[in-house]
Amino acid sequence: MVKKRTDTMEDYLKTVYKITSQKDRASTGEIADKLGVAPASVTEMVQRLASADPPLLVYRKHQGASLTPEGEQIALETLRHHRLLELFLHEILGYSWDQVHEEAEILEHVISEYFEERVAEVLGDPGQGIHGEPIPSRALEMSSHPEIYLHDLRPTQRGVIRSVRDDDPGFLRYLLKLRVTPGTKFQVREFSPYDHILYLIVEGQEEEIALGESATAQILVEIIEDAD
Amino acid sequence: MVKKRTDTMEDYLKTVYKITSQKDRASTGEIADKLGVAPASVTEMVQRLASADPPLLVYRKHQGASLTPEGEQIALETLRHHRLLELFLHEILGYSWDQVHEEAEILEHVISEYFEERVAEVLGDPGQGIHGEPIPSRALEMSSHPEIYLHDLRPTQRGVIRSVRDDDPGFLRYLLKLRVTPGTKFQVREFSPYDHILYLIVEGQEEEIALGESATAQILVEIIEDAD
DNA sequence: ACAATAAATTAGGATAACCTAAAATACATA
DNA sequence: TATGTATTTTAGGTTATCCTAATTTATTGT
Repeated sequence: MVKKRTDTMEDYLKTVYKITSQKDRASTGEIADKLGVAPASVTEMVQRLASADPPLLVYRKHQGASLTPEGEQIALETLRHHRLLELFLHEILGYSWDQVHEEAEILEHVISEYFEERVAEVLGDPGQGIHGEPIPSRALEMSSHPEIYLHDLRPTQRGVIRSVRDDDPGFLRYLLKLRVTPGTKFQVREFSPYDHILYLIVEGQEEEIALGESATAQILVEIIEDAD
Repeated sequence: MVKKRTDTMEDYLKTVYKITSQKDRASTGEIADKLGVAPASVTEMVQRLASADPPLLVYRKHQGASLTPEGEQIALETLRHHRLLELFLHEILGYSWDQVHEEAEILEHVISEYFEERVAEVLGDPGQGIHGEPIPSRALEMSSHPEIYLHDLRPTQRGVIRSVRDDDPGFLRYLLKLRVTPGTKFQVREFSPYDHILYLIVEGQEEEIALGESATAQILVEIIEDAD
């Protein structure tokens, strides 16, 4: 009944949250991969979280894990911290786009409720993070977000970049150089089926942009339906 | 040779630093008191720190501990983080005087060098903390600070408040209400030897102030020599 | 359907930090 | 100086998190 929450537990819950926003359950191996620990460590932790009081996730052997409402609350709180912190590090302390993730990853577990509140206020209660992802509200409600990857668009489709993966500084620097950032509008000009490269015409840019599969699979977009 | 530094180690080093700025060595019991752990835990940790490579402190059984230059570096770095963070929480996030300590106590261990650098710049490289203590420079040099307690002054002596103890919110709120903050000039009007109360005339204030021993023993002052 | 492979779990250990209780040492004073 | 008290250390245990190696379970291709 002593609700002790460790940083590590929060990381596991956040990871399960992210995985299960794509599929039904998070497998041991997948969690282990994302967290960079051995599968055996995941089994152990997942069992602990499942038999916590209240249980933070549901787990059956060899079937993977998914969050309980209580586990989800914690995941969302951590995510809110993370995204507020990223924005804060950029806006107030002058961190660059690609630098914020690493620091936020640590701070998210240690800031107080009050810190969260102050930061949110200073930033004007933002609804989206620096990489375009929605920030859970104070009440931990998550606004909807497109689930379409740029990867899946085909020629003549138009769209807006909504968010990009935040944890790879090199990738982020690359996107910044190409000026492919949240809010950017584009049209797909060509798709090369052999190497899965997409050629984009970007609003406001002269030069066409080519993006490979490993990039387009990390970018979420919203499709703009043709009006004509 | 793997220089792994834990938060706990930093706390022990900081504590030894503070104790040895007053006396020669820090005893097991004193460290245990300040950190709120059992003496046995201190013995263990102190032994570990003394046999680290390089040793972070010097320790002989039953004799207490004192820092090596390497240990002092770490203590000063932590102290710099702490004091920069306190100021930052106040100036940028709007924390009050008495709220900053607790949050800084945790954050001091987890912020990066870069965070430290950014905060220092945003604050304009301050030399003193919010409670008046000197902030170690980037090169970890500590500027001198008076070591005279208000406690030791006697009638007609004049002085300036230099710094006050930072870790007791109630005490800090009390001082703020009395407007006894760093920089405040005063003269001792009377001393009551039975209860050790000091009566102060404070510059710019109508009402005289009475301070008991447990307060005056937590306030560092600089004496202003009489010019006449 | 069943063997080969892949994934997950159990078993057994390690480390950091803490604790309590018992033993050893230091100190203070009659 | 001798002894009682206070302090410190040692011994032995606990918890959280991680690991590797061995074992078990699941999946998949023929």
